[in-house]
Amino acid sequence: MKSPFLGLNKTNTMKYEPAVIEPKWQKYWEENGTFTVQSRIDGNQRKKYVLDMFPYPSANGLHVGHPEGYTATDIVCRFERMQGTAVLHPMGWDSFGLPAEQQAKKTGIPPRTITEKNIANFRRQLKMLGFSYDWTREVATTDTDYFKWTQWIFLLLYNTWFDPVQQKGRPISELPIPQDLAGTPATEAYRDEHRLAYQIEAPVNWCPALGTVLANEEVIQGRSERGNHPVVRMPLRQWMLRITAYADRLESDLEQLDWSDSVKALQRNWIGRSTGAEIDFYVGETAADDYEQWKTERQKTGFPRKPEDFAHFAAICRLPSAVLRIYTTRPDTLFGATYMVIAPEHPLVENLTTPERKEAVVEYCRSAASKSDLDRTELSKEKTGVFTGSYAVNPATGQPIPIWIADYVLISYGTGAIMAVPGHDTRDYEFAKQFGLPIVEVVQRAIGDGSDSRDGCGYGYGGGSGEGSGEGSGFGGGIEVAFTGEGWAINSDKYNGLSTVEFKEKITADLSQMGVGRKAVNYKLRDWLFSRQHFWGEPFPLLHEVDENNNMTGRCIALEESELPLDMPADLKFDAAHNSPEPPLEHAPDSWLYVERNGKKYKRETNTMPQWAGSCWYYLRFIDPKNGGQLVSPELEKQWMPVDLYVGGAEHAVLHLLYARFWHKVLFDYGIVSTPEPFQKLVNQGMILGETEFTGFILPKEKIVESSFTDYESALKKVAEGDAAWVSVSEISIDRDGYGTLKKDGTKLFSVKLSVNNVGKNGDNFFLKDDGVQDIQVDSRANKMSKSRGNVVNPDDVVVQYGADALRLYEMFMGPLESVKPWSMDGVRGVRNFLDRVWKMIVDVSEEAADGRRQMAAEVQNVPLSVEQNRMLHKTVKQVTLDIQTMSFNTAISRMMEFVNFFLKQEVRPKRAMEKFVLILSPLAPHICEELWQLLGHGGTLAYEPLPQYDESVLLESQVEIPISINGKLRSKITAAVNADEQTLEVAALSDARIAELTAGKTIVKKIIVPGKMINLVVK
RNA sequence: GCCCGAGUGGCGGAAUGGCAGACGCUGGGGAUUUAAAAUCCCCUACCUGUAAUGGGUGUGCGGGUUCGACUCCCGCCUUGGGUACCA
Repeated sequence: MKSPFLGLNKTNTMKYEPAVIEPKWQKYWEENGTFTVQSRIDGNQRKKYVLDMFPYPSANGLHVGHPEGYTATDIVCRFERMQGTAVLHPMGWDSFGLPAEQQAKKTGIPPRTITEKNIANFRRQLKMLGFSYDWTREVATTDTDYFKWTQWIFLLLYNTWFDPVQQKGRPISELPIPQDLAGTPATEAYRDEHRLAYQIEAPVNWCPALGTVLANEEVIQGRSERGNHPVVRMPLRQWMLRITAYADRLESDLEQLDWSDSVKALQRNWIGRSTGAEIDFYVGETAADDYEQWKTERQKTGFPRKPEDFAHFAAICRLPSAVLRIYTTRPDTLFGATYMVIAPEHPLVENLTTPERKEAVVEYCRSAASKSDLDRTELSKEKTGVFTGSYAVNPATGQPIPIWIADYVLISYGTGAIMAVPGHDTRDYEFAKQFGLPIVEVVQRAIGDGSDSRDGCGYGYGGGSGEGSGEGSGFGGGIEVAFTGEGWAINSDKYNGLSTVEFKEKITADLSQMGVGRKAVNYKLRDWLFSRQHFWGEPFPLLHEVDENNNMTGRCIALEESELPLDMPADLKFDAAHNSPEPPLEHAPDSWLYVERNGKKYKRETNTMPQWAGSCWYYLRFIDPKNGGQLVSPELEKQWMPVDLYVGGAEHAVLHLLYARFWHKVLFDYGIVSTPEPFQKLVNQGMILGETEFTGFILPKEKIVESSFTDYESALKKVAEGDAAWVSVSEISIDRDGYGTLKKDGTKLFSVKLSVNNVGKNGDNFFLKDDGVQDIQVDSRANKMSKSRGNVVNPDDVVVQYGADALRLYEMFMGPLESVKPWSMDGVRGVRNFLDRVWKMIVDVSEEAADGRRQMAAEVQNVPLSVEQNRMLHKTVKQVTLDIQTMSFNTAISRMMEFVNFFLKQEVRPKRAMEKFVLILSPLAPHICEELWQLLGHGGTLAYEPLPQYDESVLLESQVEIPISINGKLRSKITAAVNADEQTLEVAALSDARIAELTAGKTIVKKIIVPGKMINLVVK
């Protein structure tokens, strides 16, 4: 470090004034590059990569939710540096995004200008909070130098196929081409079908209000996640990323991560892996000969592979009809499959529809297609469907079963067709009831009592025996509800008596043997819709061949790596009335839009990438932010990856984290990154809510007829009837001495005479029992911060009033990092008071000292610590160290409060204790600690001072207080030597006056003595 | 419906099998002050008792395990979040 006092403003203030010392130290850190970290780590220095989820720089500036996670990581970083760890702690901007584009449309100001202004504001605010970022590594996803590499990764994805055998991504040039395609123009089409980035013409979620297409993940119940606008389905050419290829690895690699179970569960849920079986149903005439021939052909050809192949298969088999493949997780219920259902979009709809059913089917499919997702889910109560006229053969029973079309079967999952087992599936049951289809039970929930069917299954698990065994298990009669659990097979021929688990395995094997079924795995995860109709996003490095009328004709080709970055057009006219799914880049100047190459004319791709793209890999760029030739240097990547700690909001628990993991795995397959997973440990900070608001009402006593107002609903009614009035109060308190105070906006509204006797509590509500002048009921609730509620807390205001250290400390003191908690300005005042006391503990704040010379408090002296003081110091150091390691910052702070409470009472405060305290407080409240450190006579920064160590032996006390309980109830306490053995303790306990009194005349049945801890006597 | 989490004073929370309520806020009382602010000290789970080093109750509800349960087990209730015709 450089000269200690260089560039520091001398302050003449005795008082703790954050407004003076905080900017002073921020300037010092910046000028001295205190937190700049060398990319190369020396020798075997320990490394730690601590990452915050970088923010979207919105026009609103920082929200108090941001500093919560940022403070937590900052504490960890500062703590680690003081232990000699090399710490990488960067910050940047996720700066593409819709708001800037919308503002640009409105104002005509280019989005880049808007974004830069917002970034400047965010940067100022973050620096104001004293976070120890290495600002030399700052990146923004909108920087050309940055999105060059986002485009580069896209090209990599484009030029990759997923090899299912090796379970990894490989160069598209290594894709084996089927012989019949080799050398033909179809080769390229075949490759295009296998790329990780591919385009489709498909129904997409078009949101007119936002003017964009949304990913499935961004649509919630038929409405947009952002803004809650209606979303309609319409066909459009789109780019997709084949994330489903990595579903298995994305799921199984979760195991090795140090993430909360809930986030892992969330991701598993989203991936939605299920295992079951695919079963092929013979469709057409039911003649046994045909059926046997069909099975033989199946075994010979191995066809069909995909639903689209079915018709083809029927043709090559020269069979009258086709084959219908379904997916089920319950192959054990095959004997109960009494009909089949295919989705309205299923490729076989036409083939399966008989002439006399055609009209009804066409009509049904048309109405299903016009339904939005919203309609489909909202109308889910009523099942709809139509019979095709065709039948399939249940391979287990050989019986023909009808094939229906219904929109409760989704084309996008499994094979788009199901075998319906109304006896054991709720949806099939509802459908069967509605259309009068047969219901057969094939699973028994428990072995019937008294019956003999127990043979062959000695399993003890399963539903509660005895109870419940009678109801619902009698087949033949109509059942009231489908039993969807596991149990034992009935009505299943030779499989009867098998458990669900056994049955599944057996029948899957048997079907496989017959060539009509096989084990199968399915995922809920869908491919990632990767294109957006925005201007303010990364352009795709792609070109489409066009004819002289600029219509896309030929293939799509990719740019070369050397052509990157592909910048967006400089002068784009925004069409304010733009209200179609057409991308804004369609309006780009021709000079940008059209390219000539090898004598052919090409048009650029006009879709852009979604905001997720830039945030998928930013953690890699921080390692090597200025590398012009590589995304990241392999050597540096190896040193710093993986991210050791990643902190951010739970709202990214699924999408961002899944997308980033997917990209990372592709990079891993190419050896560009060295770890299979990017983020080793993940912590989600809980949301900070607005201040708790109290709503209450006052009910004039005379109008109360009965006490029913203690119930909230009836109180509401009374208010409505005019018998009671609402008040909005910011605070109410009822003390035990007989006065309750009701305040509004900080002003006292009135006091009510109350007493403990007549104040009752019902849940969260107070009420007067009797004798009260008025009855009061108060409802308290903390809400999300929002502009419309007017409860947004601005970090700027808090820093002006209380200082950055106070804000940091308060956010950490509120409660556990991961829980949701309401803001409290009084709480901020509380930690500010603590900082004032810390200051007073060390600095001379007396009148006499106000002559301009700052000095230590007279109590701070260069003397050894007393035993008690030393113990307090070591205890505090120990607790704080452990708490920071487990990120329990709230308790760490409370320990330090105890330290200050203790030492403020000491007439002599050894300087050494003060110094150590300042060091352990410094990760949490760095500014005040730097100042105090300087005042204690040290030069430079304390950022790299070794962290104080604690000595376990100092903590040992010679005497301890031992609680004595009788029958589990605390009755007395004795003081004993810390190492007193059981016998000594027993004697001491029994001779204790109070214990002797309470045990007199009674028998001590048992004595539990835990040396050094407690004594419990069981007395009769 | 399914998956995950939570439920402790007036409030935020602490204690993961051994003294429930640390620490902080709020409220009350006192000191200081001409006064106020600021600061400092004391009290603050509930009921009961004239009193205390008193008695009783108490960690969402009902059971259980244990000498001992906020903590572990079983069954519920409430609540927050995620997800949903995913076969």
